[in-house]
Amino acid sequence: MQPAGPPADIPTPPWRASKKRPTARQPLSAEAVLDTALRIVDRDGLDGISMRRVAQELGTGAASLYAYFANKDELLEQLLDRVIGDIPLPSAEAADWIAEVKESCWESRAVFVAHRDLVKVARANLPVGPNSLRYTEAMLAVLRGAGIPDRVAAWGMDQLSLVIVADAIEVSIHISRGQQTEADAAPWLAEVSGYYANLPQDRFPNLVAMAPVMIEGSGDERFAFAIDLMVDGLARYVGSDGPNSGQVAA
Amino acid sequence: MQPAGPPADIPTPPWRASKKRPTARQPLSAEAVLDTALRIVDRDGLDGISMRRVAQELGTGAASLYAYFANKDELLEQLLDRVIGDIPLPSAEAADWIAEVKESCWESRAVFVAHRDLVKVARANLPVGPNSLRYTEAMLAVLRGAGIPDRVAAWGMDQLSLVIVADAIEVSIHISRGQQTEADAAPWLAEVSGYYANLPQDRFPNLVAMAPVMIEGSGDERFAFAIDLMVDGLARYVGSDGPNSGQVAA
DNA sequence: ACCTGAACACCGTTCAAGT
DNA sequence: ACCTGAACACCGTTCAAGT
Repeated sequence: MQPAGPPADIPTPPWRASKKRPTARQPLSAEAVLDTALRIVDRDGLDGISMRRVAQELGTGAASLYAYFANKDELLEQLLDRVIGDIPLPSAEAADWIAEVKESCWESRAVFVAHRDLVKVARANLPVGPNSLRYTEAMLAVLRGAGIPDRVAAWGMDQLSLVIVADAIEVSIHISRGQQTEADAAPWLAEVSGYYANLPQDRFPNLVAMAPVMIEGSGDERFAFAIDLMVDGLARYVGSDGPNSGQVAA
Repeated sequence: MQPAGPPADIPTPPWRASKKRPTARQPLSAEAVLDTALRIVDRDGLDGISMRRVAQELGTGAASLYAYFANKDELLEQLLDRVIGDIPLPSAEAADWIAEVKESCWESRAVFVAHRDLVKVARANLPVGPNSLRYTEAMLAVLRGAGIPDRVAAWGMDQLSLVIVADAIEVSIHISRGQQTEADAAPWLAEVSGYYANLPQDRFPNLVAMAPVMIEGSGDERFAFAIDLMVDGLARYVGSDGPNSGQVAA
């Protein structure tokens, strides 16, 4: 009697293989859903992700996802927190706390940029996800350890993440515009600069004069400028007793 | 013989009036489309706007809008520029340029917040719309007039608008969450603070200790902190020769 | 008890067919 | 030449009906 299926050494016929999903069917779980969602975001960006598409790649229907996530927003929020888990934690033991904070800003930006425009879902300022909490704790340890007043530490962290997220979004927009490298972006920037240069001189004297400067500087240089501005500003609060009481040295 | 329509002093029957659109049908134009779109955004927010809905309120089909706008994104971009036209231009003749710049930041925020979450569509940093150009020109005049180097002026404006937009988005999120006033937001904030306070003390010593501070400060206080940090930071570049060459006084 | 197919109420955009 | 109804290819979310 023949066995029901073909022996193991005979290749599965292609029309049979094509019906199988590439990965063995794992039982559905929040973890598995996030894995799949992240794969889609990395491949197609935020516009490419939908509840239906995630479900399809898991071999089920969109409705099944609602057992694990209240809605699409919650799924994306948890996905972002997962990615935040890839950011190395800054150390409060670092010799130079200013360098440590700046370094962490660069690392955060790198992690966000590595996942297309997922960072666009970053919204509210108060961290809630487990990885966001861990990161916040570590950064607060550095800032408080440096002698920055609590209120300045809290508000300053807020501003720092705001700048990082905004910058990462901008980079991700350039990337999805097909401008992976600085060189790719050059033609578009030159066009904008030319547009400024040809504005009516009498009504736009400053824009005309600054046409070349407006597009100057790589993304990295601009990010460095912003981070330095912020962190150096925060450093001036060391040992003071807060943002509104003790006047910061002028 | 009776005239075809009723005399002017007899009210139009309700079933006839109800068939009329509330406003007289104006021929379609980019202007008219933007008027309608802004009305919808102000009423229902960004989630409430769609090409179909805008068209419907204009008494036509969605396809007709594509004669004036390449797509929805372009429509929203022009809509934002229109709103930016409501921001008063800062004056380069002001006695205290620092106060003038800060004042303009507050005015910008107010205009954005007045239109729900429309500000969410603000993206790229280089201004292109006519009103964005006018505003940029005026702000550059102030910064250059104050003696800030061109490159710092360009990058600084960038950062300033980034902070304003991010803050306005946050305020708009609070508002759409039904927290119009600071008092409305209080219960939610207290909940988050309580969550921080109950985190495991050994792994989150700083968050636990700072639980009350994390939610401290009104939106206005936090915005003031951010703007002061930025503008005061920029002021330190007055008379220097740029961000990366002449070292800023420490 | 858990899962899901099918339905509901929408989308942005295109284009053939009308005036 | 201009405009638009209808179609295309999607959405997020719900829920009745199945196992």
